[in-house]
Amino acid sequence: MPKEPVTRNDVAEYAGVSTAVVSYVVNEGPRKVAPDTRERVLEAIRVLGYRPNATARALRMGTTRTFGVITPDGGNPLFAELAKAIDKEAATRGYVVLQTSADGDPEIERAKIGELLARQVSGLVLVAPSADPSVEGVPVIAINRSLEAVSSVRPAYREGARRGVEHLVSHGHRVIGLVIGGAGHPERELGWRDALEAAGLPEGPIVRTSFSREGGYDAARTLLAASPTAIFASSDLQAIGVLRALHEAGVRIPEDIALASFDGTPETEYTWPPLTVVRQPVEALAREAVQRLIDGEQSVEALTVPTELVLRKSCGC
Amino acid sequence: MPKEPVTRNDVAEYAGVSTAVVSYVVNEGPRKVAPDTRERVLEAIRVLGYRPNATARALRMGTTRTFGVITPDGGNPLFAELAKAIDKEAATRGYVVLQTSADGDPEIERAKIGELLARQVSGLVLVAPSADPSVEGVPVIAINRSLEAVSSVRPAYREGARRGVEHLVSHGHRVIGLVIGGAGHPERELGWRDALEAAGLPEGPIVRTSFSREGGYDAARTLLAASPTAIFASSDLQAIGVLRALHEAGVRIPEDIALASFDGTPETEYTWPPLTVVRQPVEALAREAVQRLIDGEQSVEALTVPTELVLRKSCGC
DNA sequence: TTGAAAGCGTTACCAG
DNA sequence: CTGGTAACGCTTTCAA
Repeated sequence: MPKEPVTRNDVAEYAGVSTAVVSYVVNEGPRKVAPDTRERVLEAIRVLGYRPNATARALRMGTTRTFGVITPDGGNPLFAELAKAIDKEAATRGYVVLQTSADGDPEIERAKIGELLARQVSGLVLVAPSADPSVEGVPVIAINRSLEAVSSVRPAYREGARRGVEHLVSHGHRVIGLVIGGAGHPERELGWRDALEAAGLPEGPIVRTSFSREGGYDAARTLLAASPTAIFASSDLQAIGVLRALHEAGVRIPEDIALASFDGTPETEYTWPPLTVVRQPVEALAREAVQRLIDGEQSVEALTVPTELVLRKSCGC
Repeated sequence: MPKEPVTRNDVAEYAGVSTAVVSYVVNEGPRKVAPDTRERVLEAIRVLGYRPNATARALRMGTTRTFGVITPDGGNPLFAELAKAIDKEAATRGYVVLQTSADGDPEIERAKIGELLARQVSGLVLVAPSADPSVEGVPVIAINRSLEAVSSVRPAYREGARRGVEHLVSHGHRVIGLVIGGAGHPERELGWRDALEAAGLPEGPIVRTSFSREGGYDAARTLLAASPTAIFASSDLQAIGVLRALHEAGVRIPEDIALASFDGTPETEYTWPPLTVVRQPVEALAREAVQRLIDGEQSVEALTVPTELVLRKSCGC
């Protein structure tokens, strides 16, 4: 049976004090309360099972100590990891995170932003947003995508990719293919070019596809025609697709073709062979994002966080 | 520059009407508004960039058309998939989902439940909760875990596991090991026993471990000593750990040891070899859960949804 | 068809 | 140290 909600009035009445005093006790301020009065109030709260109504509080205060997080796809392990890290980071600073996913649809993304704003969130984290949001009055930060109008935090895509490819080069590879997402993500591609150029190698074969396992799978089958001896994938998901395509083709990894990818989500440690990856600094990204939100730091300059090269079997190490 | 929030009053003033009329326009009810007045109001809303304040609305209405979803771990692909499905299902019915993760900690779980309740959610979905929650006045439903006090929806664990193991038996396996989570999840184990008994086989080796890749990895190394010819894992994560351990040991799959697992998350299609799985009916679970929440269906009886056997390479098919 | 006003649960100011 | 009370933005009844 749905119990009637217990309000502050009930508590005040039960404890024989005014609602103001209850408020002081609940919030431990802004006025001091006599110890015994305080005890009576706490007792009343316990007995009645009182829970403060956060919406009323939000209405009164105009703020909620809540952040909204929107990812393009909750099923993507990288985004899931990011969301989790943001949640944890925010929690340590007394904020609650409301997470939702836009399913890769800009329209849904806009709608969800609206929902979150209507709920008076104190800040918004957009993970790899598809477009510049129009938001006023609330701090916003983008992760993994630089935008025109909002502050952003991102991994060192270009340099990270370069280091990954350089490592492949150091294993003696001379034909290094690239599997990369569609338009709008030039950095990892540039890093790949940087490494090849620096080594005096000709440009390798390149396939543009979606950031998905299927995309990687299809891309690898195309790439095989160009007989690369190594492949760099711009995301883990794609690398996992590549892995399957290579296995199916009877290609040995890393003996026949070496493989490395960008992201470094946990599952790459358990593929066969385990993947050498350029690890996204998930925790640091989350920390910086939350930090900026709380500080109201709204410089539009993008903050770049360094990546980490994790060597495992797939590169030949 | 944080713009001052635009309120209903501003809109009313700008349009030269009362706040009531603005309300009628925004909510398309409960009173009709003359077409031209309506136009003026809409115009004002556009010009001023007015956004209704959902917290005020919630305070007034006592409801939010919002569901809270708590998973034990957003990084677990199964839970991520479930959360996504719930989000989608709720969206089609005009609800918004606020998702958060408890990190496997009962304490955090309780706290998050409190946060969500304080925000006046209209319902709560607990994915694989660790304990019976104490919630009054708001409908709650558990997914994938039956509890004492709340309604729940779950896959046909026992029957699904039985069918998975039966399939392994049909490939001629006679020593079928089981990798399963710790205490409190007896069903899949029972299904495994059912299948072995029905086939007149002796009990196979069993290892209890955590529901994680690491757990599966360790378990497989233990299991190897018992020389099974097939292994059934109670979750995908564990199966993926098993896969790695077997590969490292130079065991061929499925020739030397066949493998199947429970869950059927998307990544199992891209492991090597692709995993034969008992697929959890994620969409159906989500649909039923949301359905029950909306209907206020609070029968404590657990609803069981059938699973689907998906045959891929790892079993020998 | 529209306006005025009460009240949702909370906070914090002003008196006492 | 505590009580009374106005106000937050919204919905909806009652009157006009």
